[in-house]
Amino acid sequence: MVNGEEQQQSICNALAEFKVGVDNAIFSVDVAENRVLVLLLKRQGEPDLGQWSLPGTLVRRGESLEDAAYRVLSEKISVQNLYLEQLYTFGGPARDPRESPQSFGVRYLSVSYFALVQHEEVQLLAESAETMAWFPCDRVPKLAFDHNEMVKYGYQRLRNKLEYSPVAFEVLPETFTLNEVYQLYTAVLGENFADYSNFRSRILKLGVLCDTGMKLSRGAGRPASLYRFDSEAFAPLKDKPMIFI
Amino acid sequence: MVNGEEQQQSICNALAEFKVGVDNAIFSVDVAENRVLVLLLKRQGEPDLGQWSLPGTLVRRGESLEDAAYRVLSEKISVQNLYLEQLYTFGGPARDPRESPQSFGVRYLSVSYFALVQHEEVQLLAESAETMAWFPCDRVPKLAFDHNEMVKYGYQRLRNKLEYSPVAFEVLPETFTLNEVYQLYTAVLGENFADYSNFRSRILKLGVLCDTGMKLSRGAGRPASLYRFDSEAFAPLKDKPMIFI
DNA sequence: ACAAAAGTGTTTCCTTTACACCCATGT
DNA sequence: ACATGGGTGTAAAGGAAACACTTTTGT
Repeated sequence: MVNGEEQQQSICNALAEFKVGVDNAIFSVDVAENRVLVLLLKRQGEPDLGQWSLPGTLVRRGESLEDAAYRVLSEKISVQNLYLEQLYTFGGPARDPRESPQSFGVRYLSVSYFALVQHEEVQLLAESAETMAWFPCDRVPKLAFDHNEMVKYGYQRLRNKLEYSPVAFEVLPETFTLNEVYQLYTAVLGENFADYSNFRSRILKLGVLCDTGMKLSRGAGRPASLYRFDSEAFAPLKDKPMIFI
Repeated sequence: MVNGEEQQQSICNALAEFKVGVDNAIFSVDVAENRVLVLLLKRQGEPDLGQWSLPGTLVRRGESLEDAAYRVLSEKISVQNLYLEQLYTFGGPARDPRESPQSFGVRYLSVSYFALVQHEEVQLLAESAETMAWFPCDRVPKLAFDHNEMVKYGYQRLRNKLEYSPVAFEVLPETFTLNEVYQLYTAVLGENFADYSNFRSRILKLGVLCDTGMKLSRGAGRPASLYRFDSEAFAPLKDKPMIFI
């Protein structure tokens, strides 16, 4: 096997050597402020020292890409519920300044991951607000490497996911009110996709939410029914085309 | 910079070294036979010699991932119009048998690409039917590595793309009849998504097709109008949510 | 004249949209 | 009692599904 590789090397010695990293575009929705946030980190080392960037790491031996993504995540934040999926892979030459011509063709490839967490639940670990902070998606500064592209890509994915998948419920608490769901949707998709009344009927008609019977009172006003996502009811609908709102 | 790297290595010597490959899931639609095909290649070397697989290659120095994808494509087939986009990245440890424990942790990561070509137009280059062939998507044999997963993923992408993007027109000739479009859609999505009459009205109402005024006669029957995809009319609709059928 | 392929129209049904209204609770 | 947030209902508009029908060609 090692022989086979040496042979291949000699036939075609132009193969690139890669270091592989993962970068996480971690989003959360601040329903109170009605905005979508992305977690940024100030770079502590070269290259691009001092610039804001996505939390990332290089992949270790024996570690899968997803494992690496989870590792960075757990190093930076503490959170109960989260949704994670692969986003896009950036691997062009010269995307990382470390790829100098002198470095014998070592390339830096990055597999970006999309993550969604519940804003209220997240705890930022260790670092100060100076070095790690939530930025509104429409006010993201110039980032290191090609991370701006990753954020843009991820934000788009978030909007799509919300429309045709039940991601929202991955990041909502076990039980929630329909208003909480509605606020999450409006924060992400804007206020012009449906009014509350119609949102209600549509999402209930899907048949994937069930009323727990419990009520939640918030000061004045009628108490809201608490619902639960019924993953059993959703299972047969998985893989089928369906629209959440 | 070389110093920086050595330093990093010593601090964390568990980083994985990667070879990066691209694998292409190349699809075409045989409208005559009403089926979707994927291009497979019999492996000529170890590992998995003799097994069917997707056409792929390792990425060379100075070559972008997309460049590599185009290179494999042009090595295997000759085609005028094609659509290509990144699909998914597979990078788990032990996904390639070459990743033996003795190989000092060298990992094989693969970025898969999705391609769509016009079946009638494609010319298979060089190799015989024994070593390269179109397989119906529902009759794909056991493939090398994790290529079955790639095909599955790509086939799903094809169906989604057809529904909410104008990919179809990337792979149709400059001018085409509405029936040709319809047949492409039915072959991919099945016959139960709309009848021809309704398909017609819907796709014309989008306003992205324009009648060239030319007619195409095919033996008996009324000649069909030849249409052209109007990319200018589509431009403002890009990025907006829209449904092609 | 008739078959074959292309294109048009119509009727029915269902979903979406906009909006008005009723219900339960705290102060 | 009334303000506040939660929940229900309905009428009008729009779009999808099914299917009948007309038009234009070749033989």
